[in-house]
Order: sequence, then structure tokens, then C-alpha cells
Amino acid sequence: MGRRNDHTREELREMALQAAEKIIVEQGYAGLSARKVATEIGYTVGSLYLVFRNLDDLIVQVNARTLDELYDCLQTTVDERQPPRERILAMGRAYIDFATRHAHRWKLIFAHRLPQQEPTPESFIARVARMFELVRHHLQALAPQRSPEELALAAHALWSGVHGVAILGLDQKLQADHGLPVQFTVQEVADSLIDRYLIGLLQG
Amino acid sequence: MGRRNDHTREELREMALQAAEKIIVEQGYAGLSARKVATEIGYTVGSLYLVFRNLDDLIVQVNARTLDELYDCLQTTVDERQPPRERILAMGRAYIDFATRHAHRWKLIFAHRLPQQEPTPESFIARVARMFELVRHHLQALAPQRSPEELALAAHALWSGVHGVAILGLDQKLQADHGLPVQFTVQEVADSLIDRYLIGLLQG
DNA sequence: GTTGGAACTGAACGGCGCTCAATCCGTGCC
DNA sequence: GGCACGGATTGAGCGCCGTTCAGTTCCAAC
Repeated sequence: MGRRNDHTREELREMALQAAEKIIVEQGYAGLSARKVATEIGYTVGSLYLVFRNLDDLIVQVNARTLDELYDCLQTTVDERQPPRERILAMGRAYIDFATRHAHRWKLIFAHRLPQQEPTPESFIARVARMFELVRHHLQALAPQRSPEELALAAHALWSGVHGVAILGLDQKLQADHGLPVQFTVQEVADSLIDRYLIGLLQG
Repeated sequence: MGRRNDHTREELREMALQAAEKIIVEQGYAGLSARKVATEIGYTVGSLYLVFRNLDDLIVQVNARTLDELYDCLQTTVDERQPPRERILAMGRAYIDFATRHAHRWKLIFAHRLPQQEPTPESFIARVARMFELVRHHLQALAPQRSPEELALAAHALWSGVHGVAILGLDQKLQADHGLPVQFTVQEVADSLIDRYLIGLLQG
């Protein structure tokens, strides 16, 4: 089993993913190309296709890693000793903060479109579900009287909402002139959404 | 002023935008190319660049039209004779419905990324602001005791949230398994978000 | 020393966005 | 009618893209 290089398939995959992440961070989605990734890791373009089905496959795997990092970030943020409401607000802030700090990689998760009606990959669905589940867990601590269905629905609604705030906020869509002297920060908007939704969940 | 064709610049622009919309509807963002648009309207690729700065410019203009259509859709939906809460829920449903019916065009609005740090175009910011303003107007009818700042913030938060629900919902991210027998529809999730946020706005 | 075959290469293909010298042809003038 | 002007339009060409695959290299086993 001759191998010219010391790199196993797995090492090659890891190197390529790291190179891709570096390019995305520095140049954004538009700056990413198979040739650049290959050059960055000292291989030629053909070798990438021994490890990835195609460039979409590589991007899907980059996104999976970003989602993992985001999940870790949210999980680490939560302090179980705090009251549930504080925990959920902290997670919201951590989400916004992550999206802001890693704007290029985070945008890629949602800017990337698979061709035509290609289904959303399982790796993606599972990771989003896991994040919803984390939110649901802390919502349960806040409103234990609610049924599992209600809590799952609430987690979906609230976290999709936070996600929407992050998207529009990062594209500066929130800096629109609304005839008022103040401009809202993304954090403020997210806080407003979470705070009021939780009140509604407790009282409604 | 010799002109070979009967089409003015404005007519050319209109034809190109319609052709682009057709291609996007049929083939999605990935299927769009300058050559296809040019062929579709019976011109060659060079002519497009007499009317548009580049392809990004064309897409930005397509998106502006989609946003106008969306705004009209929301405005038409609202019946002033209904109670404010009903109006806002109706707008949320109209938003989700629009995004579902015109999925390809609607996704393009948010999938399209301008190169690097190119600022979000004014046409975009203004149209999003107008939508927020529409929401704010009806929130005011619901909670007239709130200050203009509070209402503007609430409109941003709530509508960004609805937007997030639409995004994740259209990508089937909401069909994730959460160990429950039920699956939520996008409409249900949006309703949950709006309903509870409005309760929080009234009581908080 | 030989050889089988995995690892790797890189030219080639069709398509992309975009440019611009060349061409076309309606118009106004004589 | 003939001519020349100049805006309208063309399309080949550039450098890039994703992807393929015949060919080359060279390790491991015998």
C-alpha cells in the first residue's frame, strides 16, 4: 500500500478543512476555490476529489464544524447555577457574539445553497436540532408546567427568532433609519425578543 | 441617434430583470448567469453591461423588486378593521406564505453576498426599513402606551424573528427530530413567536 | 529486481464574469 | 441618392472556476 506522502486520508481531510476555513475567514465565501485550498495544503486540485465528493461537500463539512463550535460556545456559556431566564439571555448573547466574531464562517452556513432541490444534509439538520434541544432544556427549567410539545415549539420559535436577528443584524439591516435618534444594537434587539417571548411563555 | 433595436435602455433593463427572475424561479440562484439572461432576451452578453454595472448589480435590482412585492403583499393583507393582534399575525402568515411561494427569489435576497465588505445597498436597507415601519405602525395600534423607541425596537425584534423562522423553516431545519410525535409547521412556529412576543409587549 | 497498485498529478473541458476593438446601421446632411 | 457620423451592439478573448481522468510516480510485497 504505497503512499508517497505521510498524510493519511483523514489528515488530508483535516488539512483541507482548516485551509478552507482560513480562506473563508480571510476572503469570505467568494474567495474560496478548490485550487486555493489545494495550493494552501501543498497538493494539487485533483487530490481534493479523493477526499471530498466535490466543493459543496467540503463546504458542508466546514459548516458542520462551525455549527459544532457554535454549539460548544453556547453550552460553555450556560451556568446552571443562574436562573433560567438569565441562562437563555446569555445564550442569546453568546449566539450573537459568535456570529459577529466569526461573521464569514457563520454567514457561510446560511449563504451556501446546495444545487436545486438537493436535501439539506443530515449533518446539518442534526446539529440544528441539537441546538434547539439545548434551548428547550433551559426553557423547561423556566416553565416546567409547559408540555414537552409546547417547550419544543417555544425553543424552535425563540431560537429561529434569535437567528433572524443575527442575520439581519450582521448585514446591517438593523441600522436602517427609522426617524429616531437612537440605533439599536444587535444585542439589544435579541434581548428584546428573548425577554418578551419569555414573559409571554410564562404568562400566556 | 441610431439604434438598431426598438428597445430603450429602460426597456432593456426591464426585460433583463424579468428574464433573470424567470431563470431564478426555474433554476435557482446557481442557475443564473449573464449569458443565460442575455440569450433569454435576445441580446448578447456584452449588452447587459450597458445596463448593469455587473451581475451583482442585476441581482441587487432583482432583490429590490422582490422586496417591493413582499411589501405590497404584507400591506394588502392587513385589514385595518381587524384588531391589531390579528393584523400582526396575518402579516406574519403572509410573510411566511410569500417566502414559501416564491422560495427561490426570496432565498436569493439573503443568499446573495456582495464581495468582501461591500456595503449593503441603500435600496435594500430602505426597503427593509419600510417593512419594519409597517410592523411598527400596527404594533403602535396594539400598544399605544409604548414609546416610539420601544415600538421601533419591538418591530425590529419581532420581524427579524419572523424572518428567522422563515429562513430555517424553508430549509427544512425545523423538521429536525426532537423526539416528539409531532412536527411543527412554519406557520405554527411563527404564530408562537408572534403571539408570545405580543403578550410580553403588552404585559412586560 | 520486479511488479502490482495506491497516491498523486495536471492538462483538458466546458462554463463562468467581464472587457473592448470591431462592426453595424439609423439618422441627418448635401 | 450617396455619404459620413456616431451610438448601439457584437462576440472573441482573458483569466478564472469546478471537475475529470489518463498518465506518472514510487512504496510494499514478493
